[in-house]
Amino acid sequence: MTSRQFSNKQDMERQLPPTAWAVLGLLSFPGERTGYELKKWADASLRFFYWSPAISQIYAELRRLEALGYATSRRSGPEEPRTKRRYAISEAGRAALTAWADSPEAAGPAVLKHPLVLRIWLGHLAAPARLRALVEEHLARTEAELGQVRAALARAEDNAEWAHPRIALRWSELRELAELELARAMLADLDRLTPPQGGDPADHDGWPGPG
Amino acid sequence: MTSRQFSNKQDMERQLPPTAWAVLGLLSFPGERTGYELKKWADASLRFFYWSPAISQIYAELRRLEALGYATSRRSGPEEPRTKRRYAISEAGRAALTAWADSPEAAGPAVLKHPLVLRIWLGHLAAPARLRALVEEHLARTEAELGQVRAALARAEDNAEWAHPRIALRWSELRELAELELARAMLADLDRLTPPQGGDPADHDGWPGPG
DNA sequence: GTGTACATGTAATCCGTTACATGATTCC
DNA sequence: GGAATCATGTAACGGATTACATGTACAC
Repeated sequence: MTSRQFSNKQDMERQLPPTAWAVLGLLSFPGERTGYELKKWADASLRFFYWSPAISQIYAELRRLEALGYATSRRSGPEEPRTKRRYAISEAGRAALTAWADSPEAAGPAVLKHPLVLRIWLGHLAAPARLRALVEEHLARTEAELGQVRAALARAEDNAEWAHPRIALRWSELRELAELELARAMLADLDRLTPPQGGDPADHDGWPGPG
Repeated sequence: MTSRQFSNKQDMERQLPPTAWAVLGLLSFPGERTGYELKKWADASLRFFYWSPAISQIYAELRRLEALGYATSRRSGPEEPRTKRRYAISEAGRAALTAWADSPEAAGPAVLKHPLVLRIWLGHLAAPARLRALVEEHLARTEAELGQVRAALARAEDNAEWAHPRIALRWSELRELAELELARAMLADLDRLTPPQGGDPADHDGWPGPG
């Protein structure tokens, strides 16, 4: 059982990856949850400021957390394989999570991997119209994400228990807004470099060529 | 040689990870470079909008690129182990990179992992003064990064060859500025939640307690 | 002659994903 | 009874890091 990837308890305790704390954090809010529910919640909210692990990893983290005594699980009904398993944080888990959350160590630097900007950075190899189209797609996606953040914010109940998650979501909302601004400014920079030919900016590839 | 992690050429060509394109992209600008130089360059500029791979990974990517025929290398002087090796992009490499950069596929969604916001999200477990201190540290780090972006921008020569990297850096500059705004807004949200006690906001931990 | 930056590389290990397998529950 | 969604899990693999090993060049 417990898959051989975690050799022993001492090794695990040394320092858990942020993902483990994030999953334990999900569990720290009231209620018992299944891995599946945790994944949906991460998709709907955690991912806007941190990241949403693959479902298989959530299950792996839950097993690790349980092996460490930081979480407990129980099956609803018969103890059979592949039946629903609900997890809850344990006292030890809450203590460990609190120690982590309240530790004086600075939060690490944010990691940003922005494939769009990577493509723009190599823009000398692409057609200007292509670059503009990529930015437009990014604008559309960002607007959709903004809608999702606002939906999450609307769902977050207005009581003290959820005050901090609301601040994180509010930060995410402002971030999506800033992302839109950034993309628009980049579009303007691109236009300044190679002014778009007359006509609908999306319906042609006309362009002098790279050589 | 070429370490067993890359089994054969077909496997590799299927689709290179973005990191490989980023390294090849570094090579696409004029000049021959060593892995070490690439790492410094990535630290000084790529990392602000994408990410800076570990030096050992840069060497691994360079070996893969060479195995694919996308890059060539030569040793300056004697062909001995651990002497300087300079890489250059090949014609095939430039063609492959161009095909990637100019492809109609949308750039993937940006990945953001923001440990600070993760800690704030779990703020119900920490002392308010702790959270404020975390945000202050983030502000200081962000200001330092802004300076580094501006330094990179100042170094980027003002000629057509570097126009797109300049746009990427300009985007990064605006992003750092937005990051400062976001952090300040979060600080205001935190203050609204638990108004800071009188006195210098940095010199006490006084706080009613979690229970 | 010592420390620092330059420079390359290997080994071990972990993080995380995709693909796959399996089965329960719900709704039409 | 069939489809969609809920739900859990394994296997294989690749991406990426850290720690370590090794050596050169140069400034003080």
